[in-house]
Amino acid sequence: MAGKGETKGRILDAAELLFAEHGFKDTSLRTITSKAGVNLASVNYHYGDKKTLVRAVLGRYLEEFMPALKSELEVLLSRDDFSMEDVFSCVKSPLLGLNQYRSSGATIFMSLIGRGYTDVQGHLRWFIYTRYDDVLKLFTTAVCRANPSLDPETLFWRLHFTLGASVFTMASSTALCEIAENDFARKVTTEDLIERLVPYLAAGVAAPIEQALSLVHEESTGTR
Amino acid sequence: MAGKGETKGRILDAAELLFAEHGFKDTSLRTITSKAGVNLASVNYHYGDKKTLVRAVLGRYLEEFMPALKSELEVLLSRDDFSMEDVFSCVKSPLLGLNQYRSSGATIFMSLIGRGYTDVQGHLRWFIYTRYDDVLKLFTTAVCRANPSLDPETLFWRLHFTLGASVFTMASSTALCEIAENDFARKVTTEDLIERLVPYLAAGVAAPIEQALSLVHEESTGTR
DNA sequence: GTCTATATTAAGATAGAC
DNA sequence: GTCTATCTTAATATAGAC
Repeated sequence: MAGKGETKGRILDAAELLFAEHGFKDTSLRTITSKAGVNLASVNYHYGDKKTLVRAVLGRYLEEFMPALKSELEVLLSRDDFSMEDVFSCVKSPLLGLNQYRSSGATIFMSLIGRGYTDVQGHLRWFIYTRYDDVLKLFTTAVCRANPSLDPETLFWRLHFTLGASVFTMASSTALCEIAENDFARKVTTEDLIERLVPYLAAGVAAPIEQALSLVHEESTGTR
Repeated sequence: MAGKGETKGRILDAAELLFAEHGFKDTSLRTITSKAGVNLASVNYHYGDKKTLVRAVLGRYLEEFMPALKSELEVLLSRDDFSMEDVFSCVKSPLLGLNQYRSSGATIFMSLIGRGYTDVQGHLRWFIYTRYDDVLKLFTTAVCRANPSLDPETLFWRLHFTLGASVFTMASSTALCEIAENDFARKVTTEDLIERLVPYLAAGVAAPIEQALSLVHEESTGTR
C-alpha cells in the first residue's frame, strides 16, 4: 500500500498521533503499522526497535522546536531588561510554529513531551536534557535575569513546578479541551491554552518569597 | 507465606508502592504478588480483576484524605474572608496526615493521583470525580470566594495547571529531593515541599487576568 | 524493501485440587 | 482461602521467501 520510499515516513506520521493520544506503552506496533498502511515488519526494518522509533518521533519535533526557542531566547537576552512573562512568551511562537510544520503539531508535540515524562521512566528525559542542555541553560538564565531576587533553591523548585504544570496540561490537553469545549461552548485552540498558561506560570515563578519558619535556616551554595 | 486473613491487605500494600513508582499499566500482577509474598491467583480471588485492584489502592487513600480535606474546607468557608493561600493551605494537614497513616503516604498518594490522570484513560478520573464531587465543589467554591473576579473558564484551566504542578512534583519528589539535597546541602522534607508549592500555586491561580486578543469573544455558560 | 509466517515472551485470567 | 497448572491473548521481534 505504501509507495516506494515513503514507508519510513508513514510510520513516523502514524506513530506520533497514536503516541500522543494513548502514550508510548499503550500503542502497539500493530496499531501503528495498520494505521500507516504498511507491513508490521517494516518498523523493525527501518527503526530497529520500538524505543528507537519513539525517539525518532520526538526527535523530529525537537529539531524543529529547540533551535527556534534558542533564537527567541537569544534575542530576549540581548535586551536590557524584560519581564518574567516575556521569558515565558518566548516559547509561544516556536510552539505555534509546529502547527505549520504539521497539522496539530503543537498539541502533538506537547502531548509527546508530557508522555515522555510520565510513561517511560528516564530515557526520554535523559535524551532531551543531554541533547539540548544549551537551550535549557539559556532559559534559566533568562528567568534569573527577569527576577534576580530568586535564590537558586527557590528557582530550582519553581522551575520544576512550572514544568509539571506545563507537562501535565500538555499530556492531558486532548481530554481537557474536550471537557472545556462541552462546559463553555467554545473551541479551545493550542494558542488559547498557551495564552492561559503563560500568565499563570509567570505569576507563580515570580511570586514573593515567603520566609516561612521551617525555611529560614538557609545556606545556598548550589549552581544547578 | 502470608498469614491467615492478611493476604488481601498485603496485596494492597505491595501494589501501591509499585503503582506509584512504575504506573498501573507497567506493573504486572506477577510483580505485585511476588513482592507481596502471596500467590498469583489471590489477586483475582480477592479483587476480581486488576482494574478493581487499582481502584482499591487509590480508594484507600481517598477515604483517608478526602474527609479530612472536607472538614478543613468547611472550617475555612465558615470564616468571613480568607486569602488564596489560606485555601491551598487546607490541603497541608490532610496530605501530611497520610504520612502517619502509612510511611511516605503523602508522596505515594500524589504519585497515584498523577498516574491516574495520565496512565489510564478516563476511568480513574471518573472514579474520583463522581465519588468526591462534593469535596471538589467545596474547594472550587473556596477558590472562587478567595478571588471572585475569576471567571469559570479561567478557574477551570488554572485549577488544572495547579493539579499538574502538584502531581508532577509529588510524583517525582523522590528524584527531585535527591538533586536538591546534593545541590543545596540541605535535607528536604515533604513539609518543606508543600511550603514551597503553596505560594507558587496561590500566586498562579490569583494572577491578574489578561484580556488577550484571542480570548475576548467570551461567552461562559458552564457550571463545572 | 516488503511480505508471510512464526518464534518468543509476558500478561491477565481461570479451573480444579487441596 | 490458597495453591499448581494451564488457557488465552497480545505484544515485540525475527527468519527467510520474494
